[in-house]
Amino acid sequence: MSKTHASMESLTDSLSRYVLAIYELSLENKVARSKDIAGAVCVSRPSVTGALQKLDKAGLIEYEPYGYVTLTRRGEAEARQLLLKHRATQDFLELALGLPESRALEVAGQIEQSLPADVLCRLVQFNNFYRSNPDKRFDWNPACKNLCQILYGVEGPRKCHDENGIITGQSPTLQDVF
Amino acid sequence: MSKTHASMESLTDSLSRYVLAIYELSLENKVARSKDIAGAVCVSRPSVTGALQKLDKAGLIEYEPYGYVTLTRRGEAEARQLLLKHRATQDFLELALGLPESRALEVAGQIEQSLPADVLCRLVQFNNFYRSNPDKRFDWNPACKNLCQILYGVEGPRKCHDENGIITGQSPTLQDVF
DNA sequence: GAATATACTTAGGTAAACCTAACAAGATTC
DNA sequence: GAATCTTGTTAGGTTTACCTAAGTATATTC
Repeated sequence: MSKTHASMESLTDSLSRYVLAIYELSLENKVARSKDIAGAVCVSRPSVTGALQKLDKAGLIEYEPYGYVTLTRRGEAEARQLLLKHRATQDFLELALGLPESRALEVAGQIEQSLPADVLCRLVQFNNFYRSNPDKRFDWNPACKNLCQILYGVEGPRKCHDENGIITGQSPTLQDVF
Repeated sequence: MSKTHASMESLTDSLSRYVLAIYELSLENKVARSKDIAGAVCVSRPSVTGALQKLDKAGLIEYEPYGYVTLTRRGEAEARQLLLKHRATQDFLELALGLPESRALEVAGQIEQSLPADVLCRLVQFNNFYRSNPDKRFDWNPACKNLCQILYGVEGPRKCHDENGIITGQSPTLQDVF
C-alpha cells in the first residue's frame, strides 16, 4: 500500500529539471546521487533533498534518505517526454531558425517547459518535414534582408546576425521600429 | 533625480504580464486602473498593488497610491517588445504548426515569455518568409502521416488532430513509443 | 575499530507571487 | 454634507524554490 502519492497533475518547471537530471545521471552512472544531481541542476545539496522528497511523494522516484535515487516507471516516462520536448525544440531552433547548436541548446532549455503535448506533436512533424525537404527551407544567409527591412521597409538599427549568419548576442532594438 | 529605480536586468514573467495589461488598458481607456489590471491579469487587487510598487521602483510605470497608472517610456518599450513576442509566437503556431487561432493564442501566452530577443528576431524573419512563400509550407492535412508513423514507423496510440486537421486537445502518449 | 572525510539532511531564513480579511481613501447618492 | 458604495491599500498568511550553517550518516583511512 505504502504512500498515497498525490499524483500531481503536472510537474513544476523546477521539479522537471530534477527529473531530467536523474534520468541522465542514471544512464551515465547506473545510479543518481544527491551530490551529482545538485551539480547537474546547479543548486545546493539541501535544495536537492527538498526536491527529492517532493518527487518521492509524487511517485516519480524511488528514494530512501541517505540512499540512491532511481526513477519509477512513471518518472522515467516523464523524463523521456521532457527529453523529447527538448530535442524537438532544439531541432527546430537549428533547422528552421538557423541558430548555431550551442545557442539552440541554451534556448531550448528555456522554451521546452512551456510546450504542451499537442504543440510538441506538431513540432515534431514539422521538424521532420523540414529536415527531409531542404528545398523548402528558409535560406539563412547574409543576403537575406534583416528584420526591419522585411517588416517595415526601413533599415534597422542593428543586425541580429553577422556576415556568417552567426548570431552576435546583440539583438536589434525592436522598440525603435515597432 | 527622484528614485534610484534599480533598473532590473530583466522583468519576471509575472511582472511582464502586468506591463502588458497596463499597455492594453491604456490604449482602450486612456488610463489603467488597479481594478481593471486585476481583471486583465486575473489576480486579486492586493496582488496588483504589490506589482505596481515593484514596477514603479523599476522605473516602468508612473504611479502614486490611489492614482492612475501610466507606463513610462521604458515601460512602453517593454510592452511593445512583449507584444511583438506574443504576435510572432502566435503567427508561427498558426502559420507553420497549423494550430487553430484560438489554440495558438492560448499557447503563445505560455511560450512568449521564454523567447530571447535574438530568437525573436529570427522567428519574425522566418514567419515572414513562410507567409510569403505558401508553396514551402508543410501541408497540415489529414493525409499527412501522424507523429508516430513518421518517427518510429509504427501506428501511434492516438492521433493529435482529427480528420479536419483540428486538434482534439488529446495528445498522443509519447511515452509509449519514445 | 577509532579518526577523519565525504555525503546527506534538518533547521532556519529569504524572496517572489499569490491569497483573504480588514481598513482607508475617493466617488456617489440622497 | 452625511451615508454608502467602490476602489485601493495594508496586514498577515501560504506555497514554491532557493539559500547558509550546523548536525547526522555513511564511507574511508590509518
